[in-house]
Amino acid sequence: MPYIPTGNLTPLPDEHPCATCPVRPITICRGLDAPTLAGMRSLGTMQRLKPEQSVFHEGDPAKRVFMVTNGSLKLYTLLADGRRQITGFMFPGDFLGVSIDEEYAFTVEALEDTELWWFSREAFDRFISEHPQVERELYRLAAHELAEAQRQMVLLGRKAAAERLASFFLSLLERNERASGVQETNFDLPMSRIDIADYLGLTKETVSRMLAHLRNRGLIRLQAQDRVQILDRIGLRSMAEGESAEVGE
Amino acid sequence: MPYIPTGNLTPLPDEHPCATCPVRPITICRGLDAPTLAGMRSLGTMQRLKPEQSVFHEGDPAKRVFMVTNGSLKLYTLLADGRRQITGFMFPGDFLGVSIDEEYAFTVEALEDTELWWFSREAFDRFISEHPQVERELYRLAAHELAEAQRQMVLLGRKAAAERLASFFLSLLERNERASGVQETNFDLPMSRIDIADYLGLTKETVSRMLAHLRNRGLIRLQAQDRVQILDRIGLRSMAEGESAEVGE
DNA sequence: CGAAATTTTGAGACCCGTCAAGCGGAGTGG
DNA sequence: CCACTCCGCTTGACGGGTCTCAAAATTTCG
Repeated sequence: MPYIPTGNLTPLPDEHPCATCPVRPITICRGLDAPTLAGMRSLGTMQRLKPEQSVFHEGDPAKRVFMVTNGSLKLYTLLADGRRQITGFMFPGDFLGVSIDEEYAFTVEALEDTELWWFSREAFDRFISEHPQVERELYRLAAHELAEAQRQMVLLGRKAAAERLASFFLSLLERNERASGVQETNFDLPMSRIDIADYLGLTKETVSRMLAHLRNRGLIRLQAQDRVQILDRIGLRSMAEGESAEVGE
Repeated sequence: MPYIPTGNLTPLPDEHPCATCPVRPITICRGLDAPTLAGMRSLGTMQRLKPEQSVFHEGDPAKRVFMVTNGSLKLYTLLADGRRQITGFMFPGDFLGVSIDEEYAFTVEALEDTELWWFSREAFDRFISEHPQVERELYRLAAHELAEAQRQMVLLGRKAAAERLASFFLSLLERNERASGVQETNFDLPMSRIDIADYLGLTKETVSRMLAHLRNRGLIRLQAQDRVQILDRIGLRSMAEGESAEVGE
């Protein structure tokens, strides 16, 4: 059997209806304003998740809309042979909607103890029609999501392994800073090495090696297995953008 | 200088303002209904482009909204050293908007003789407020774009070279079929091999080799340098999804 | 028809995937 | 408190798919 460049295969569920379903789900992150959030919450239902518990699976009918209030989740798609691509992570404040009734195109699964609110498509539509400005906000958020997706395409298509990990760390750091509003030097890694690998299009072994590489260059430090400290933000940035290729090994 | 896994470097423009601009542009494709299109067109200005002529560059202020009526274009982002990732192609009927005044996060360039309509952000906003249903349509279209971006992430992160090319061909074929409304077996390739490579995260040489591979397997035929005929759609599909790994060499 | 550009083909190198073993922290039981 | 197990992470050796470099073949276009 020929080489398939994508280790760490995920065990497939007994049956999963992937293939050519016309997909419409959309992830929307970071940005609904406080009154909007409060209004939505009053219509919703709170749900707590344990690690590895899933919110829905690829192929499920897309009937609900979600908002994360605590914890974190991963979104992923599986290929027929178990190869997995994580297309995004969700954190508190992130929003996951769908535009029309279709099927979810990915699975969403909690990384840790997580709290989210869901509401039905109908309740959501009703809310929208009572809050017309929300439609525009949704569009704005979707645009932001799309810009992020484009950055990820650049990462997956054109960056070397070390550059991918550096980019990933910077985006986690900056996300934390946007959330807290202050400069940070540390952040948590709620996801496993395999999750990081499946997000960056690598294997867990390569992630581990690149972690060592960044550490040896003095760019980062691991305060714990799942907590990163940035030692040289400038250096990490130039590695992320591929500019440190010149610097002597 | 160490290995950078991404050949065919693009000559960089003398200066280009990339880096950490907060981006918001959004591509929206395939779907505004006829009256909407007509209404938009009445407010817009037609523009003709020659091959390689660009509509705007990464970093330009995002003041306009575009709609393609003829021809095709590519959207791409450059890294500092000239590595390029094409994040999408645009065809007639496709729409390129931005949600708020920011900078474009990518460059858009014509592949062939192309005709498009543009209008100012203000005119677009005015149009939106006169056609409230458009906002929802935009959101729906954005969701569709995002789903496509997620599929591309799976392709870039987890598919082998032959699978990428097979997936690409199928998506071009299906796009043609959606546009024409009938089953097709042929389609044009308005983009160069380098463009295909930069879209699929490969090099032009690998694209060429995989082309030969698909041809040798009897899956496709090249009617011309830039026109593909599908000989075995089922086989191409299973190659795209990575299922033909089992089949004998 | 000839020059330039693009595409294809070939040979060799390399990053990263694969496979396997070793390490270390967390939880459990004695 | 320590031995033991489990499981995720790290490290090492090796091979392979794809990149790089180069040249031939083909197409484009004046």
